[in-house]
Amino acid sequence: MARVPGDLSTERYDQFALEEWVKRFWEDNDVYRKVKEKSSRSQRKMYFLDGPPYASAKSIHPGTAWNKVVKDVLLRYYRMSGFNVWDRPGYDTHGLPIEVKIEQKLGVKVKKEIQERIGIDRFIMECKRFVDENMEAMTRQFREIGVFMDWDNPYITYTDEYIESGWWLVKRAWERGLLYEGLRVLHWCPRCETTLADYEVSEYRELSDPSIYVKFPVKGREREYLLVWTTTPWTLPANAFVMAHPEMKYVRVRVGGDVLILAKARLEHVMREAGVTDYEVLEELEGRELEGLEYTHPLEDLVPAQRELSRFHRVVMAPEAVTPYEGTGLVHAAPGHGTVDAEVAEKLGAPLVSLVDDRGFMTEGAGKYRGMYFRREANEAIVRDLEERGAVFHKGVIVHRYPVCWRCKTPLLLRATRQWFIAVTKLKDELVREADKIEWRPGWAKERFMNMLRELRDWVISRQRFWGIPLPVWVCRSCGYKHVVGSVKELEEMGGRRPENLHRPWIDEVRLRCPKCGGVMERVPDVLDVWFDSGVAFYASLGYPMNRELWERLKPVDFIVEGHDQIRGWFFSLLRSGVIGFGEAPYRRVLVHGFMLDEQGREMHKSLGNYVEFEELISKVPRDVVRLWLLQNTVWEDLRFSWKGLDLMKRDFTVMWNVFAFASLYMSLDRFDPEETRLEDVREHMEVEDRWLLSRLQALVEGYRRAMEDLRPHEAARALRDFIVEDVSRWYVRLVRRRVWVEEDTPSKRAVYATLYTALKTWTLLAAPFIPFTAEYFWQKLFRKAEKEAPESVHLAEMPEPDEKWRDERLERDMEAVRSIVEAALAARQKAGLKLRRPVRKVILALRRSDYVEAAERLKDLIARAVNAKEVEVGGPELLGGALEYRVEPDYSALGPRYKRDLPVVLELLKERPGEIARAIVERGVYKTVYKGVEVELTRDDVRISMEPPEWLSVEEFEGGLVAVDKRIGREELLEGIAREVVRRVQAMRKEAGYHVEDYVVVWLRGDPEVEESVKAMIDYVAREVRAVEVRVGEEPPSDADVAREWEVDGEKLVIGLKRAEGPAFKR
RNA sequence: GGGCCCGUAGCUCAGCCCGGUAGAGCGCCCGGCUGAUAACCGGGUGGUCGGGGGUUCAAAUCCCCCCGGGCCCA
Repeated sequence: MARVPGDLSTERYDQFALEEWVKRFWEDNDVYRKVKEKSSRSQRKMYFLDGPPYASAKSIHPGTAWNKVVKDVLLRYYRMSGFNVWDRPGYDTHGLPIEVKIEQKLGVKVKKEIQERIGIDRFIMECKRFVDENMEAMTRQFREIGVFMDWDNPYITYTDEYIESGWWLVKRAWERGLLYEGLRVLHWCPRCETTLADYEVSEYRELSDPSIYVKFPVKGREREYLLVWTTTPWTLPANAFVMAHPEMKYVRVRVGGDVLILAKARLEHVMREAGVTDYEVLEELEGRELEGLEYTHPLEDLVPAQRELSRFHRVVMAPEAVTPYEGTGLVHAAPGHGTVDAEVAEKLGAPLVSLVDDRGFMTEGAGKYRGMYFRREANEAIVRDLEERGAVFHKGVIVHRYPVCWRCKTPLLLRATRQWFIAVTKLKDELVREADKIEWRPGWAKERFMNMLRELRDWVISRQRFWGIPLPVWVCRSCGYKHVVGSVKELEEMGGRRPENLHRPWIDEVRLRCPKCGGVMERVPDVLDVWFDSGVAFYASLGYPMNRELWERLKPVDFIVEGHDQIRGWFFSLLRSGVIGFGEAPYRRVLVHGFMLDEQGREMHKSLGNYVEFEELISKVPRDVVRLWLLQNTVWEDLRFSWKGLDLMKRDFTVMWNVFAFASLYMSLDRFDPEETRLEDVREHMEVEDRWLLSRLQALVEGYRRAMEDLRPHEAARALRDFIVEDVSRWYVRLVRRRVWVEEDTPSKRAVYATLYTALKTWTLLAAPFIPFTAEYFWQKLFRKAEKEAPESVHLAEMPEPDEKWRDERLERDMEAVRSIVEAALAARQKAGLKLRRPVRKVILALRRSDYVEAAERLKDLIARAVNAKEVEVGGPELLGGALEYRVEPDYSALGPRYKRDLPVVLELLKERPGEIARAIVERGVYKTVYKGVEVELTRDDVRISMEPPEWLSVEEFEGGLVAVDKRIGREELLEGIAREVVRRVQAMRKEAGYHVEDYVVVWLRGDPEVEESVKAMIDYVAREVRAVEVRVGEEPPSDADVAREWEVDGEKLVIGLKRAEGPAFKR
């Protein structure tokens, strides 16, 4: 019993239904598990590490879908290529954004409420539940779009095992002497009561602040002042010194009875702002001359902290802090409240004094201002006091962009706080060396990464929050000894008990015994930065170090794939953790993908209202269409979302479906059994187009594999699309149509089937990673039906290898030439109004390129078929030379300037010998002669050449030369053409009557004598084409005909009637 | 302010690494096909390759400067 492919043409194409069917098929047959099992039997490991998406919402961003789809296509490719693929997905679950969502839900306004009203335990459980719900929803969506990853077993950063793995790295850092505690000036949110990482400082508001010019009295000089400008009066109590630029010009200016010092570049502006017109420049001096100039702080006596700071009160050189574009060129430095200030202070040995507490209120050290909120009462009181003391030169208001907390919109402040650091700056050389070993796609990502490493700073790992990995540092209450715990086991060895959960607050209860003094140790309350979490994923997701075997076996990570925002994010944090923990880069290859932008090219964001919900997307566009659309985009470039683009992609799917439906229809009708008829069996019956398609197929396989190996999936996607749409549908199928329409079982037909079957099957395998649903459908409906041993799923099959014996590059090049020749011939036909249906006597190819001539000679028959000509004549330009009459018109703008007063001679020449000149230019590009003593050289640019082909020729020019169609239709062609017109109309009526492709009919036909004569002359042809058992020429259709219609052919009336009939086929 | 990326037809984008006659799809106009058909095919239309300068016989492509957009920093 022959096994034959199923027939897709019997069903209506519905991509949505197809995908539902496949989804069910996968579920019912446990396909993912089987794929995984097969993969795990391989010895060649492929460790892929999923960058964990942040589980803070239920609906995934279309960009997140893109991210996973890119990963999926590579994973599927590697699995089909025989690798043992590690594909555990992950979720990033800790951190402030999630805490804030829970705060909102619980109505928390200030952090203290969490401890006092809600309880940390309940807060943590709420966070966990929130994350669990999000993860579930996200997983559903990833599965929905066909991502084959280990969804039953994701790594989750909040689990105890993961936390324990995280501790291990902190301990490593400590052991290597990299962990330290220190002060760092960071943005701080007084509502959330925590620091914000630099990247979190992303939102700004237009806020108004005081803009004051303050006079700092210069020591030892009567009524002489440094003029400083500030918009943050609350930082003045913490002033330590004043910064100036050594290379800027400064001036001493007399204003009233005072002398002020400020930058020359700012003088005019400041005076105008202060409304001072009467001033006198006393002296001009270089910034460096100010160095060391001492001053007195105007509020010194009110602020106790000044006692410690006053010894630094002088001008210091700090070009990085001074600009000529704002202020006075003298910058007040409060090292505890400014980033640059702190850096300069460090060099001077000045302390980072911060006078604001966690909640934004001035501290004890601020003396008089203690208890005042920084941007309100403190500002007002300080300005008032300065005014009373005559220390304000001018007071105004400024509206400027001021950073606010991206969660609660509270204005931020800069503040020195105690934090835990990892001294990665000490590892810089190692980091650079290791980064250099990584393979980057595209190459510029490496450059960007290296640039970033140059600006490396120590890593602040601590956060003063709750939902995170607890910092595993315990401090002895008695002796102050600090110890870092690297595991739960160590916790127990030091006298602690494993808490029910490693999060706060349970971990906070764990007390240890001090190894130094035997005293009680308590944990510092901080948690870790969330970048820490994902950064350790490369080993923590494998359970290292509790389970060492897995990491030892899989390391290093073979590839990772994320967006270009992660160059500074995850790619960096992974490398950092790898170097801290293991002294090497934890991953080998990186593929960077772009950003999903909206239709206008702006960032797509919920708050901008230009956001496309994943659910909406998937409900409107089939999954594979979305996937292929995402994947054809140059992977590292940004992608503009586009409904229209998706719609176009849908059209390609229709073409693809039609190709498969076409193939399956005839294969199943003719009971083609691919196991019985193999390619080798029909080799000698193949036509050039068969050999050509097979060669193209090898090229496809080769190019596809190269692209995939090199992490350029978009090139593979485009190649797949081009092959099926351009090569198979638009060319091959067109050429072989007539070969499959024949009734009998011919070897030629079988050659087509074997060729098409191989091409489509191979294509399906290659396409499987990209459009897993559709490929699976074809696999089940066509290939698995036809082949006994076919794997149960296309995703369990092997990637095809190119087979050189079917490669024929010359043929591919020939066909390339032939396609453009045919195109030109069709254009020539069209110009002459000769429908393709009507055969023509002759097509003449006058080709100027020898490779085209050779190609056309070799593929002459194919050209004849494609352009429907009885004869094709091939030759060089001379072939048409004699037949064409040229007209030549001068281009005065080109000739004029060149020949000037000789122009009339040239014009005369053109009139005299137009044909000769034109032919020379067309054929050789140039015409040279000496005419009446003038040396003339003419090219195409000098003249406009038009061709006057004779009446009976239609000529078309293309890059390869000229193609001419002989318009003279002989009796034979005329009859054949009319017969084909009749056939076409009968076909339309068959369709109208709803007949099946295989049904037979009786045809009645009555009309113009010439039409009737045509049909009679071509009776075998007509009958075969329309599957007639009988053709009654000259008879009106009977009243019981299934359909009857009147047509017009070449302006003459024609009546046709049809009635379904039993076979057999027409015999004369 | 800095680093990197992008800027090509009305629209979406290939081509740029490795210089050699500007391409595709969509749109629009015209035509064809009708046994893959609520499809499909062909032709036409349309471009200062963001702008300027340089290297070169030759630049969309290599180099420099500028402009606009994106990402990441400051």
